[in-house]
Amino acid sequence: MRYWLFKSEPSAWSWDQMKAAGGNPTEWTGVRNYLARNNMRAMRLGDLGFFYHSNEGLAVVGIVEVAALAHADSTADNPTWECVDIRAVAAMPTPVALSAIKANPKLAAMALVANSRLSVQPVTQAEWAEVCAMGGYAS
DNA sequence: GCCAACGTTGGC
DNA sequence: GCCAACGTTGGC
Repeated sequence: MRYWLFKSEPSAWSWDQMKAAGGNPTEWTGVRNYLARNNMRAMRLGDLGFFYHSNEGLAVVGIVEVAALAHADSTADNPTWECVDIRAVAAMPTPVALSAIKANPKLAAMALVANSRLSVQPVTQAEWAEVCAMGGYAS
C-alpha cells in the first residue's frame, strides 16, 4: 500500500464535486507533467491519497482511493498522457491547512512543502499517519 | 495581482 | 546537448 497526494484547484475540480460522485470513480484528467504521470503509473488499486485544494483553501480536505490503474487520458490529444480513476473515501474531519503542514517539523520533507508545483505527489507512510492525526482521521 | 520556482521549448 | 526565453503553477 502506497500513499499519494492529489492537488486540484477548487475552481477546476473541488472536493465537493468529488464527494458528489458518491464514491463512484472519476478520472483524474489533465495532468501534463511527466513526474506526475509517472507517479500515477506507479499507483496500485486500493492505494490511498490525500485530496488537496490549491490556490483557494490550501488544505488537505479529503481521502481518496485509487479505483483504476493508469490509462489513456481521454482529454489529451497525445497518448503520452495518462490518468488514474479515484473515488472519494472520506472527508478529513478537520481540514489540514498548508500552514499547519509547514509548521510541523515532521513534515518538512513532504513534497507539498519541498516541491510545491508537483500536482501528483508521493506521500510516505509516516507523513500519511502524521497528517491523518492532525486532521482527526483514523487511518 | 505579483512573483519565485520550475518545466518545456526551440535555436544554435 | 546546452541554455535562454517563455509559459504555468501556486503561495502570498
